Amino acid sequence: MQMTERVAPAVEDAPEAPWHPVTRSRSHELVLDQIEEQILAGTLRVGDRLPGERDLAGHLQVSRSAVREAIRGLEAQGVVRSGVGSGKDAGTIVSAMPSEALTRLLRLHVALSNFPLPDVVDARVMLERSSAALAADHAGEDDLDAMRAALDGMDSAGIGAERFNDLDTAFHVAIAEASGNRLVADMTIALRDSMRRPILHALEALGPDWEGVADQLRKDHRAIFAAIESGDGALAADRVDQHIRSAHAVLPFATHG
Amino acid sequence: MQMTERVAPAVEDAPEAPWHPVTRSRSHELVLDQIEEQILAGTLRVGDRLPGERDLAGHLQVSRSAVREAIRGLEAQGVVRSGVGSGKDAGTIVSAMPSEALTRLLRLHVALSNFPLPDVVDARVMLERSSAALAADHAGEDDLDAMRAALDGMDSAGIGAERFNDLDTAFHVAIAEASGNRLVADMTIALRDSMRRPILHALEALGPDWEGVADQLRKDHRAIFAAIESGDGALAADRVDQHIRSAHAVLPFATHG
DNA sequence: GACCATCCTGTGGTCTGACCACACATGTGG
DNA sequence: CCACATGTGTGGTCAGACCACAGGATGGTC
Repeated sequence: MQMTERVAPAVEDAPEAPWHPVTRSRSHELVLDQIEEQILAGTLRVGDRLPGERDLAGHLQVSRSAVREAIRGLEAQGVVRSGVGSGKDAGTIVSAMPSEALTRLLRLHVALSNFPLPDVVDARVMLERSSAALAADHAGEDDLDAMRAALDGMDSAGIGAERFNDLDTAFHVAIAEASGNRLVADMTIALRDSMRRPILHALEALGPDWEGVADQLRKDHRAIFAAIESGDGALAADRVDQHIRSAHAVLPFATHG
Repeated sequence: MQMTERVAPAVEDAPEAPWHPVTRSRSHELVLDQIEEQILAGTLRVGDRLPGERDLAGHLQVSRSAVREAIRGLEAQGVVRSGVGSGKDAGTIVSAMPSEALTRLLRLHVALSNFPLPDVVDARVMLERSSAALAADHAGEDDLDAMRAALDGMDSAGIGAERFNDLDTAFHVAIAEASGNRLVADMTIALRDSMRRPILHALEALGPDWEGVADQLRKDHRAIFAAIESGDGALAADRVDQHIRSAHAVLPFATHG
């Protein structure tokens, strides 16, 4: 069967954003819609296995390619995972990898400058303030250890900018993980990770001066850690706020153009 | 050419999250990686056109299917848009639709309960507090009109739960849009939208009592709007906070299982 | 010269049918 | 009872074909 139809959409105009699509006809999108609908309706849950690609294609009356392309879309959103072979990990299974998907998505859009840098900074401040405040209340010994490891690593003599930046990221991630709020943590991580590369480039652009900046960052981190360790959420939030804003003020970000 | 190799990953253990992938071998993922790399490196910018699928397949020495599946992945992340024909909109073009992609992603993961509901509520409160506070400062007449339209719509006699819920969403979206921060707005919208369906079901589950709840929501909304209109950011934030928390306390959410 | 119908070309969208690598289940020989 | 071959079903990959579409190039007509 060979088809390429056009469907007439029945759109109910919301007060915002009138118009909407018109192109909702590509068969792989229709397949995607059906699967998503089952997820939204609760028919498909985490751990459930989708029918085989060939079966699905047969039931939906589309080619296997269309089904596969739809699955790729879901995969990119961290909603399913596919495995070959048979048994346990085989087949296409609904699963939960929101963190990775969110990170990939934000990283790309930040790189494309779809979000102005000041907006990103403000968002980071907002998120990491919350993360730090929550972490001050919820952080367990494991969480604190992870932070200490990152801090100690950053103190290593002769550490390079790249390694330093990775550990810096790890420190912020550790705080987010300690917040106890999965969603806030994932958004925090995704945003910080999306800044990883830009920050590295900025550090490298500093040349020999980067050590001075690094020293300030080390001091900031230690101060933040102290506030979290002592359970002072408000103080931790303020220090994270100040840390992020001052860092972005000092770092020379390329305008990418 | 028929290939299915396994590559040995050279992973640098970060302090957090050891291990990592192992499966990075599927050809469409390799294609995806290459395109993403070009985006992250700044080689591909918004508006740029990718080579034709056939060309790309040739240069990368993979089948056209592999290329297409990679593109589907990018499409799901709102990073590219494909159009047939020739000229202007034809071809696969790097573009920016972060809002839609973010919304789809969060909606799915919220539906899958990958994020605990209390976490979602806290995140919403955090985001919408910021949005409301910013909106109080930045809202223009257009923004205020959009809010008024939603509010007036919700006052319509005999309005159904579904229409009410849509307008409720529109009100919150209008506030987010007025914040002036694209990223915060998109995250706010995505989260509120992901709650749209659950909230609707909760409203319907209330039966005839839903009118009483709706009345309270109307009062909340008017109070929030007044604070924003008068430019009192702190007050707006507090009222949004209270509004969201009380609403979630009253609404009977299905535990979905 | 202005105009319009026609063909050509290149794009993504779809379909078909085939083979590969893999992991498990089952059977079979020792 | 174990060790090995075989069968079966999964996703992964590929090649080649055709479709619908939109614009450009062509060539005719008035």
